[in-house]
Amino acid sequence: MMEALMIRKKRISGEARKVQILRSALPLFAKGGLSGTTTRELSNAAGVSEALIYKHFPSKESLYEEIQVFCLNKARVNNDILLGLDANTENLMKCIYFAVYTVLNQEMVQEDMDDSDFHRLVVYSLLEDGEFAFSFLNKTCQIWREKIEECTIAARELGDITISHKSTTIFPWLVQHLINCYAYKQLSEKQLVDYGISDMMVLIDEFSLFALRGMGINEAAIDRYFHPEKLLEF
Amino acid sequence: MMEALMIRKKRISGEARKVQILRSALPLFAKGGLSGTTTRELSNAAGVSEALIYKHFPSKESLYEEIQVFCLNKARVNNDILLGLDANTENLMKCIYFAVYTVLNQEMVQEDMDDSDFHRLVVYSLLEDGEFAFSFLNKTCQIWREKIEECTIAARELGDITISHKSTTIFPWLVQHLINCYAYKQLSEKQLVDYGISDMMVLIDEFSLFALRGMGINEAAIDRYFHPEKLLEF
DNA sequence: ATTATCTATAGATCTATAGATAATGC
DNA sequence: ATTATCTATAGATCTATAGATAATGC
Repeated sequence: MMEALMIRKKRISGEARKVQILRSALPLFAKGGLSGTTTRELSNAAGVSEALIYKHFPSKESLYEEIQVFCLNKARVNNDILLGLDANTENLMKCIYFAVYTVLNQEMVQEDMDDSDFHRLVVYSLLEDGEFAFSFLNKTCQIWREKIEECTIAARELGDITISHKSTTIFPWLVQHLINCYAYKQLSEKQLVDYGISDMMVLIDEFSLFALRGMGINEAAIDRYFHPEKLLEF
Repeated sequence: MMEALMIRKKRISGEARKVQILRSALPLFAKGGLSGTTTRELSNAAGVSEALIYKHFPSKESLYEEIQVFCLNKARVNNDILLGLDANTENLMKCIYFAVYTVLNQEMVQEDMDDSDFHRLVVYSLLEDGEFAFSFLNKTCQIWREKIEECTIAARELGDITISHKSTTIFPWLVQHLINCYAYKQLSEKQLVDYGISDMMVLIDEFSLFALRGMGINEAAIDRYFHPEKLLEF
């Protein structure tokens, strides 16, 4: 009955507490943005006093900014896998299919962190100065984009793309637009889009095929290489 | 010298004042969202006291909501033009080219209103409950989407699309994703994307061609109908 | 002794309202 | 008389800090 009074504050090291505050603040800022999150909410979520937060961060805004840095460091990147891929048509399909699959399937990139929190922070950044969005998109996608461009050029040399292109740089961006916009439209509770396709694997295929055809890949090449079950093997 | 003291308050009718408050509040909410905009900022922008705002709106939030309704009513829709189009391949291209052109070219849809304010309010809505985003996207795009679907089916019957589709509903959404994501990435000052194409008309062509090819339009049909200078004639 | 943590609170700001005042229209 | 508008302010909340207290590690 008197237990509540007997609970003593749990002390952990400064560094551990700082990380814990960052972790618990992340979903709050992801939900409400900088102005939509109060220091009281932050302290409640962390289970500490508001004062303690200010021992670790000079201001609410600096905590917000440190969370962005934290996210940049946490964002898992599959650059190693990508860099090992030869430039050819099948690997172009792998790059695109994998990206579509990862985002549409809402695969938890981090054990402990909802992927949509990353997206929400990026979208808030788009409404602010865009610096975090820029860093995040480059960190997570630049190698991917370069590989797609490389593979696109290779695909043309292989005869799998016969149309002319004004620029190959544009394609990875267009594919990213497709995928990102899917993610952004999933951020609210409201179901905004009805694609008319209920099977997620079919939807992933359709996104991927749209992207590949958009880039000018021949139907012959699609028949030859577009085998979803193989495209996730790396 | 004493002029400031002699300035008397300008009275206008209640309804006119209400609309003026809505108009002046819109860019503020577009910039900062609900929580990032204060009643003081709203009253300063409108040139009235904070109290007057509360004569017209019971709360800051209700003003925010009325702005969303205001935007729904203001959003110009080209449904009349669209409804008059026959279902065929060339009109499919017109629908897509026009949508790409309008957004990428940042054409002022409203004389007095920056288009990006609409986009910002939609994006804020995506981070909230999505209700406004849903209403806005449906109001401005539903007829367009239906026409694209209609034209896609016609294009297949005309032999301009030969590949098989799991669903035609998905395509207008994918095209919209492309276009919207372009707009969203333009919201901040930061230049987030470099498409490698400096000429805006070329960029519009490339977006459109990507979309058309993604839908499975044959190269023959593209050669036949994709003439940008004609695609904007309605 | 040092470090982590809290309580208490200052000072600013924010939302909203009460009540006064002045312009308008009959 | 009615309507539009303002000034002044209440009351809540928010950010941030000062200073006290308790746990830890030497």
